[in-house]
Amino acid sequence: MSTIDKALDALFLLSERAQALRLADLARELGMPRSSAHRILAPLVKRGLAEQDGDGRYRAGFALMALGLNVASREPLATAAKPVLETAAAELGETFFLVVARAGRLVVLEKAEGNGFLRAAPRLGANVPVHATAVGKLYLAFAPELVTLDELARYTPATVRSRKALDSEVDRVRAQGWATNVEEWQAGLAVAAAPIMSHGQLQGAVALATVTARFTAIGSTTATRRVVHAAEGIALRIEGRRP
Amino acid sequence: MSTIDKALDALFLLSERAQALRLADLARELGMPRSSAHRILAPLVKRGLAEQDGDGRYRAGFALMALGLNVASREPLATAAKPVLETAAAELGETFFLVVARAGRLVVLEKAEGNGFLRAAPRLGANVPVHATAVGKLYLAFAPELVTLDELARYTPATVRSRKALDSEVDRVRAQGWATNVEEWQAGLAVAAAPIMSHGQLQGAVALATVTARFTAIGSTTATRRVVHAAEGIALRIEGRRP
DNA sequence: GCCAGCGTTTCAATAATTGAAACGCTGCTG
DNA sequence: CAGCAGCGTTTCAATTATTGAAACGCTGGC
Repeated sequence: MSTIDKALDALFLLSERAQALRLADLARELGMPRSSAHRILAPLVKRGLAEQDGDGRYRAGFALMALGLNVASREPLATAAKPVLETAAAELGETFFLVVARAGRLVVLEKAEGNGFLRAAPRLGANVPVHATAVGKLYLAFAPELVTLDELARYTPATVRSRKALDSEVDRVRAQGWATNVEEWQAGLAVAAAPIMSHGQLQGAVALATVTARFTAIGSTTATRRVVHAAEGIALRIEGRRP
Repeated sequence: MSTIDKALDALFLLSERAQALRLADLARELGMPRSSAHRILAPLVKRGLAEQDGDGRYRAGFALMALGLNVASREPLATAAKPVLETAAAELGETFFLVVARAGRLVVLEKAEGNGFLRAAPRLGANVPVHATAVGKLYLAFAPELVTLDELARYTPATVRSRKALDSEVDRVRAQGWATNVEEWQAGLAVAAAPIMSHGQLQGAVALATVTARFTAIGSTTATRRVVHAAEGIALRIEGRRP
């Protein structure tokens, strides 16, 4: 295990914890002496990735925010999608979000939340599973080489169980041009998703996520039509065919 | 120089560059052999802080976005300020932003941009100098122990030149309860800022930034009144005295 | 078909990491 | 108020990971 790994362990630990961590606790959690933890933190503090409060406790630093925003800002797909997602979210009052594959994994790149008291609120940058989500099925259908499909973890009773069942579902998705996911990943959560196709390639997917009860009320037809429309709108924008 | 420093050099370099970097170029810029760069990047890639595209080129990874958002989300001041800044920005059509001191430096924590074709667009997480900004003067006036004042870099002809001149300016700021900065940092940029005071402590500052010409048109009185009002509104919110 | 350049791997020489111990300090306690 | 426990920090010989030239397999251009 390299020194860098240890430093990143510390960085992620600090980022996960809401409140500041004492050096001794941090060292204990990382399984290293305080002196090592201290030396590892020094370069992180120097660059603002970690900070010390008045009592000497450590927390994640602001430079992380700047780094993260750099990543976000250079994603043309996210900037193209944002207004489209916001329009759709305002129209239906439900959460719309953009997911893309990066390094074989699906990550949430942009979102526009709905206005319900109970609503889907994905975290930007978070990963979602492949085999148990509408977006995952779209990737399996249109660009399987961009995602890695690991073992089929069972999240809910509705989660697809066998490779065979998944394959036939993916075939259906490919044929119809959109995908849904009703409580296959999380109980109570229903999602409809549509592919963003451009230059003959799958660039990402737009998803509408809501409570199953409201999803039923909206109707599968309306929901899928809305995500397909949004996905096509984004595809037009990234091709520059809309100002 | 520690290994961690080198890894962070690589990370910041990747974050700064818009497009993907080749390993050889990255190694050249960091002044190390390709093999070292490669080994340093491995743990970064493993955790998603860096990514490789299909051609093997490296770029900043999505995990950075997640880390950065963690930092942002645990800042109660930013969430409290956001709606206030947005209201103010919508009212005047100018950019309002929130700045706080962290580890002796001033960082932009939240913002709401105006709608002008030419408008201030600070980057979240970016640093601003102490001696040449309205916010810096507020900190020098109300909480000098929270900022480190290094040598007085000369940014424009209007930048304050001597410690003595700065001191008297700071005295005036302390007496009037707000600060301005007309082209002392950047040519064409004028700012008015007000302190967010809570629990007898300076928690941060609200700033209105615009082009000098429009700042003059708005009028110093209107501008300062608006930032003072916004700052007081935020102070009320963080004290829970407004729902 | 060749060459140049890429990302990656290897391995002995080297330089940084390690962690127990000690330091100065703070806050609690008998 | 003295004693103590725990904190963040610093130190330094023993250890271990880092280093970088060289070579590998590969791709794309000439």
